[in-house]
Amino acid sequence: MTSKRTKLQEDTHFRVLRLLQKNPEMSQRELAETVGVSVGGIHYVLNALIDKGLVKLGNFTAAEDKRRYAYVLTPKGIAQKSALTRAFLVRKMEEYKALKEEIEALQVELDANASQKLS
Amino acid sequence: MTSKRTKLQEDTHFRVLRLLQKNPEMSQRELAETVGVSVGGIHYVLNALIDKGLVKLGNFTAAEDKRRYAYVLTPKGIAQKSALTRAFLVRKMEEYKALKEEIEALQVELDANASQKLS
DNA sequence: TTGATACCGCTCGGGACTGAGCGATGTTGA
DNA sequence: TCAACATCGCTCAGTCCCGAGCGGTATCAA
Repeated sequence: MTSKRTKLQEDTHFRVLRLLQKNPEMSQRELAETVGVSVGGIHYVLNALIDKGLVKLGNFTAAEDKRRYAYVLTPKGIAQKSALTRAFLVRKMEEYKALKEEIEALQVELDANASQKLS
Repeated sequence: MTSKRTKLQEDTHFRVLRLLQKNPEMSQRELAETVGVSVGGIHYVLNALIDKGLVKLGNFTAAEDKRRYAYVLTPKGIAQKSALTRAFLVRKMEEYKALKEEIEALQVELDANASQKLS
């Protein structure tokens, strides 16, 4: 089994890929906010994505904010994103189930504790 | 708002505290397996917990495995665990909701994509 | 008794990520 | 026009944690 760390990273990569496919003009700060990692972290994964050839920096045509980039998915990036989708969904559904069980166990425990204090 | 990192850490601390309260004789490997972090990671959080005075190393009375420790919650540890319970539950329920929404969005997207390919 | 095997706590190099903040560019109001 | 402020991509020291593996201890078959 691949490590927990690797999976978390895969999740983040997938989310960034998904977001950028919809809107390549998102800023690093917007991406960070949406996927739930730090700005530095987004920069870090963006670098990894560019390094792997999944994303490339696009230029704005004219009269644009010189500070900004567009982060455009390459064909390879699009393929990778599609390939990751199923695995991501399966994983999330497992997490969903585990989370549900943990919440229920905790609620039972809290109830038991409360009634114990009452008696 | 406290950082994502801090919260994850708080979750792990809570889970370890909870587990040890039920069974102080769990080994680091068992804890790691149950909580879902690495062995080195458990050692790391155990150190943090001991450092904060929430857990102390208990000795086995007699005729015990010399390799092992018991990780016993101090009164402070018990208090801390109780204090963390509510926040943990609330957080998990939020995560549950977010996860549900993300899964649904992804499923809709997959369906749309499938029917698009058929047409 | 002695090897093989399994599990113990613990260590450590290094990768992933944070959070504060830099210099540059864009925007706004006096 | 120009200071004040917002936001851009990017950097970096520091933290968290992984994963492989160490030496020691227990268990058991030969």
